Amino acid sequence: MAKEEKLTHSEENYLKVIFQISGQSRDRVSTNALADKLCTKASSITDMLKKLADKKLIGYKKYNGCELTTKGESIAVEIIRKHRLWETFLVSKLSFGWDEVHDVAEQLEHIRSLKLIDKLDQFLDYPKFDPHGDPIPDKDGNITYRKSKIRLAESAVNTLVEVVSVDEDSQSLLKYLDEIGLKLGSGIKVFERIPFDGSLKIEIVGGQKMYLSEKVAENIGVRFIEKL
Amino acid sequence: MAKEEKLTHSEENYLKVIFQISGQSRDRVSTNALADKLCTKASSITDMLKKLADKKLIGYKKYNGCELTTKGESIAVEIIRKHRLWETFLVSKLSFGWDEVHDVAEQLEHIRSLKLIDKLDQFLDYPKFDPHGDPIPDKDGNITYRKSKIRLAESAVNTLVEVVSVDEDSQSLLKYLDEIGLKLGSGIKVFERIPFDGSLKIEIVGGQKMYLSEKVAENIGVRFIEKL
DNA sequence: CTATTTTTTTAGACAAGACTAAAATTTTGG
DNA sequence: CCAAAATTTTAGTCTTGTCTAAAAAAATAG
Ligand SMILES: [Mn+2]
Ligand SMILES: [Mn+2]
Ligand SMILES: [Mn+2]
Ligand SMILES: [Mn+2]
Repeated sequence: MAKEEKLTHSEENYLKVIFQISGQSRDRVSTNALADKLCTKASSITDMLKKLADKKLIGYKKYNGCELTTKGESIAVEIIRKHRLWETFLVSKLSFGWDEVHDVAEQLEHIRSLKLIDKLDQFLDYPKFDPHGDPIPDKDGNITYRKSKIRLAESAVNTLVEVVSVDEDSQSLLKYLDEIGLKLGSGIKVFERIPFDGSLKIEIVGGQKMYLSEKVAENIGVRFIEKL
Repeated sequence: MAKEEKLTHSEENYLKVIFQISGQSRDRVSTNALADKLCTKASSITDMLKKLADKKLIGYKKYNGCELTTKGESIAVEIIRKHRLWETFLVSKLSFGWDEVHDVAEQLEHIRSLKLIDKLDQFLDYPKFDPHGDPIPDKDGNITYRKSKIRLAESAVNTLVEVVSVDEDSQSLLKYLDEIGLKLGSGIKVFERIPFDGSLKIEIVGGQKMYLSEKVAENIGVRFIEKL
């Protein structure tokens, strides 16, 4: 085995964010994109990219962004696994709301222990998805993405869809969804798309009929169930 | 309310260790004692003591050690509460051994969340002692010390005592105690103290008769039950 | 009570991770 | 294609927490 890499919290965060920005297509990630997401200045990003490149965790070419190496990616996935398992723990064992867990998980994801995460996984009975519907990587780093997920904002009118994920970045969105009774697993009937602002006339199955702004609809992942 | 103090992990560790070294009698703590326990150089300690004194978390006088202020003490106790609750979680929910939890708890004790620790406390059903028999401070920072605890090394011969705590600092001690079947709550019959090396001839009630070195006996806390 | 030893502090340095300002490179629009 | 704009990098600074070496103060021993 190679020597034990001990990364700082900061380095771990960079790897995680590079992974997230590069998406499933594994695109190269630009300096500015990282600066935005990490709330730091571009110059700080450049410094860190050099450091990560020295450690062979990313590929980096001046003025051309970066991409994770195999090693960097496996560390990123490990952090994401920890983050999502902790979120699941907080919601299902400590009864946190889904809007309250992300910030705490940002801290917990950096706890280093050979044993802890696998025990936690077992304790939670090997959950496949976190409280926001995002897939939890398994012990070997495999991520099972939902095949047919689309944004609610893009679903056709006169269809029934099921909510499979919500973007976790905004606490106020999550609170709003709580208020209107929209959860993972909710059925949503999409009746009409208002041309003026792209908002949707919908019915939450078993709940209310209402309008959802396009912005909200862009932050909800759904899968098609049937035509109405 | 005063402004939210955000301390670094390092600052929190210093406060915790000052609290631990100063003991129940709240003695002043010397620079070298801190350096030993924190595995840093005395010069680093001096630097940090100045910083903590500036923040009114300790009283510090040159060449005369330090002591916690009320504010510093309440932060120290909070860290210790978190540490011991996490250790309890690891043992009672994730089935860690008592020798495996301290290092992980050293990390977990720094997780900042208004809600997390109280939820965890509730989830664990408000435990009074951690896996090593140390008292867990309550939400308000009150610590209920066991009144009549003594070191096994100091107990009289021909007595029956009960194990109420073990020093957690050495993982190898804890493993050894596992091996010989000595747990919290075990009864111990103390038969004889060997003058040559201070070792004790004992019987673990329900277990084996054996000799314990003085060093081991110094690391076990017991309470007197009865004369034999 | 003074000389030696021990403890503690000061001074100066360094690495990590951030920032600002300025320079270099790439991209874009006419 | 070229000038202006946007992006990225470099250079230099700062803070935190650590270190070593040297100086200062306190404790100890004869
Ligand atoms: Mn999250
Ligand atoms: Mn999540
Ligand atoms: Mn511990
Ligand atoms: Mn303990």
